[in-house]
Amino acid sequence: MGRSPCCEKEHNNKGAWTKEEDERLIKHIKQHGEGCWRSLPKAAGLLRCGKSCRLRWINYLRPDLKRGNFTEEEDELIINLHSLLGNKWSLIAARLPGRTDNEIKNYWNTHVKRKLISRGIDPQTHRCLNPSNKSPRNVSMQTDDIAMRNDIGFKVEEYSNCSSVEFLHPQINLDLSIRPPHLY
DNA sequence: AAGCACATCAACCGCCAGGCG
DNA sequence: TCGCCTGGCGGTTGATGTGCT
Repeated sequence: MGRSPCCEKEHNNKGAWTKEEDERLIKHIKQHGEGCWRSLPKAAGLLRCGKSCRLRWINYLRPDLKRGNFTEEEDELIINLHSLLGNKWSLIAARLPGRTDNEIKNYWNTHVKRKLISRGIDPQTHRCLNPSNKSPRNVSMQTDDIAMRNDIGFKVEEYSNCSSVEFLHPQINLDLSIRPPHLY
């Protein structure tokens, strides 16, 4: 016997959410709060599985979401965080209030990857794509980091020996404890 | 205007970890 | 301690939009 399905698939809607479904979900969560996603669809009168409701709420309906284009600052922050955390989209999203992991993941795959490749940087390793450049260190933030190091009077030799991400990215708060986005 | 290719992003799928009985 | 259930995560898909020929 395999796992039991997360929901009764045969009675569930799939695909894009309708305005009415959105309204039902919002209304229910406003009244009862988040949680118990499995029983939520039935309680809210939705023919969706709990997972789908959760995803819709988190990625689209939450009132604290910041819709619209990513700023240049967010862009660079995502690149820096990705160089430190890899594809840990939820952790990256936790550092970007109003942004969701799904949104960041999509943005990474459609915009940032291409941007890094055009800069000659491997988006996965954050190292130079050109093998003739044998610099072993993380290079996604080379230009910014050099400027940053100049600002703080840091010697290149010291930098190349440094393995502390906190030192490499002092602007990034690496406290990964969980708290609501508005508290960051 | 039509057809095609490419880009975007919402939503789904499957796996995993943690809580709980 | 074990097994089930649920929530959460990352990868992937597919529908839709947009630009180009």
